[in-house]
Amino acid sequence: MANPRQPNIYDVARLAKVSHQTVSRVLNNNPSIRPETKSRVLKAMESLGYRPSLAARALASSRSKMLGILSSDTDFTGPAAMVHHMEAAARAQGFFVVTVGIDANDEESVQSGIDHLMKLGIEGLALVTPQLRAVEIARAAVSGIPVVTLDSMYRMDELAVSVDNFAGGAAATQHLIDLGHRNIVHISGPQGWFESTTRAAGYTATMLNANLVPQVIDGDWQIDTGYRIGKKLNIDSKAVTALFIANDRMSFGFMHAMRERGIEVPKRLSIVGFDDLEETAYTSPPLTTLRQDFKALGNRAMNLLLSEISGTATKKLDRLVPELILRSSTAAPPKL
Amino acid sequence: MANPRQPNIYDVARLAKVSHQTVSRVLNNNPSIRPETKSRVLKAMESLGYRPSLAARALASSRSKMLGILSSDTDFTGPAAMVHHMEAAARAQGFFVVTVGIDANDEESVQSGIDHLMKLGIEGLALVTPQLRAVEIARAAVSGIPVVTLDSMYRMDELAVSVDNFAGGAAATQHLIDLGHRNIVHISGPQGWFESTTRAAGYTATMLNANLVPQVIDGDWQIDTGYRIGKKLNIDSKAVTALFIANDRMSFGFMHAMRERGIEVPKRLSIVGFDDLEETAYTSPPLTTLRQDFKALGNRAMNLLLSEISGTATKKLDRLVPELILRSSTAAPPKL
DNA sequence: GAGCTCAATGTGAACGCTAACATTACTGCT
DNA sequence: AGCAGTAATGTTAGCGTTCACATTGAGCTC
Repeated sequence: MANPRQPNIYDVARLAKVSHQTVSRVLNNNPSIRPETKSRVLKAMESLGYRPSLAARALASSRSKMLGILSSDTDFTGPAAMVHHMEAAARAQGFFVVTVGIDANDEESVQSGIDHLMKLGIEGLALVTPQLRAVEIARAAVSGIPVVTLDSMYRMDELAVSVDNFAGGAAATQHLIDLGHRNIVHISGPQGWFESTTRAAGYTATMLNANLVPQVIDGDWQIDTGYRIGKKLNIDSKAVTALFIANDRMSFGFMHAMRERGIEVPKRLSIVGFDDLEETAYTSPPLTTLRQDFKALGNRAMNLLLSEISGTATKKLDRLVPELILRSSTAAPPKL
Repeated sequence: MANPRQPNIYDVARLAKVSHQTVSRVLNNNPSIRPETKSRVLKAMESLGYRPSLAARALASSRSKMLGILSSDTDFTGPAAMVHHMEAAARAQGFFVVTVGIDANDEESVQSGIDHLMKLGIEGLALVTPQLRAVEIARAAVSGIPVVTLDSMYRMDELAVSVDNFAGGAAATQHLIDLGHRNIVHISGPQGWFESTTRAAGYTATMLNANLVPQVIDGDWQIDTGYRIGKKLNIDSKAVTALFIANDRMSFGFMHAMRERGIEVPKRLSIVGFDDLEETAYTSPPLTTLRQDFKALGNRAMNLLLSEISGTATKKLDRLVPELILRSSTAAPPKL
């Protein structure tokens, strides 16, 4: 059979006995089209198996219907879930999402990821890169389109969605204080991450507020780091009876070290994590932690971005409060 | 200042004193262009800050440089890692990847995901949907472009990359047999998944080969299911001394149940998982498991797809053998 | 019933590129 | 010197839309 060229609006127009522009209007839901005409056009499209060409539309209208996501650490559950839900929210509004995974510690990588997306002519960009430096580079490299930041720094004039990490850090710490702990250590995330510094700030503020002395050990989110810190930490009930660890994965490593050293959690030591990964309910013992709602984060970020693109935006910032999930890794401190 | 319209090839051509077609040739690395001319054109592009329009190129050449990934369970580490590495491999060759997350159990969702991608004019598609049914629907809905399947069924005439799950299941089982176990139970993945049936087949074949009786309990990958099975399983050393559990997450849940019941692993019961998630090395006890190399899977799948698109494909199938990682959840069976 | 308005539809150009073919200017060969 | 052959570049048309503006015709006003 002859090469079945994809039908275009002219083919549809001919069949429906209207002009190509009328077809275009139907395509774009232009209100000034008679219902009867519209249905005739739709029928013609149907019978030809017509599919609009996104490329042509993008060229003519200079609106690509493309959005970009720049994401580091895409393999982790949290970012992956956010990206996933952002995509779904975008698709529901007819947008396409191109996700680019980068190494946020490598400026070159950030820059080339952005370049790649800009070539595409994206209409909006979401940054799932909690490293402050990466966000800076990305914001600088992009111009002319709205950018939303997830879980990273924000200024009042930029779109951003995040968990209220300060409130989370404070809640974790207050919970331990309420149980009677006085010597509470915090294992933080890596420097240069918004989430690290904000959680640590919530911890510190709460400690000081209770006239207690904050003690922070630098971590880096890695499970192995939690383990190593756990192996060498001086556990003396005068020195420390409880820890607030900045994420669940470090907590897994830390608790594994405690098991190896025969230190009982929570009898001897209480632990609070952060994230509420699925595995967190099944550790030994199940971990008390702060739950982040990644689905809500992703949805809200995307809606913020889309409303900015369409010019209907009403606000710039959105913050979600994490929820304290009580399990069995926390208890009153051991008697002296 | 006047609206700084994006420069196009004509602007570049004028500045470089050549025709627009020469500019186009430079853009496409056409060999028949004099080096001197080429560098003059490149300089002009540079000084104008020229960026080629992908939409225009796609329209004129009907090659979109777009690839689609249809992915279910995007939140899990394995699929997320595969998608991530596929994207990187595609980008290295100048392609853009649009990932669509779907609910693979909902035909409607699969279909609409495919439709979304087809609108885009993708040049190739990757299916990260291990549910056999979803793969079927997707393959049927797509025509005219190459499709690669990851970790799912394959026929000899279709592109597919997967872990050799049969070999993995066999290795896990043989390891337990070698330790002296006779009563080995398998907890499988859900029905309708390629990985489930193939791992179970490897287990069954190995058991029969050793004149042992296979016993399979249906699972569904969920951590909670592992826990519930662990809670109610009749642990009698005559009935069972070892389990091969089809993935690590169910193993986490299962081992948690064992701890609650005071059943010692591996003294009383040996366990082998599958996946080697990062947490797997930090469970109590650390889990013996089969490692899947998601990065290699993603890379190979993408390269297979790209070579098929460019017409340089030499093979259709690629299979990777998983590696047995020995940790401390396996030991000789208890003495009778 | 002339003139006006507005709703519905039509016309031609433009978007920025590539494809196909056309032209030019060398080179080397006889 | 004349001509073929080829390397380098130019010219024109077309990809499938939307945009800006033009046209048509029905309904209303006085």
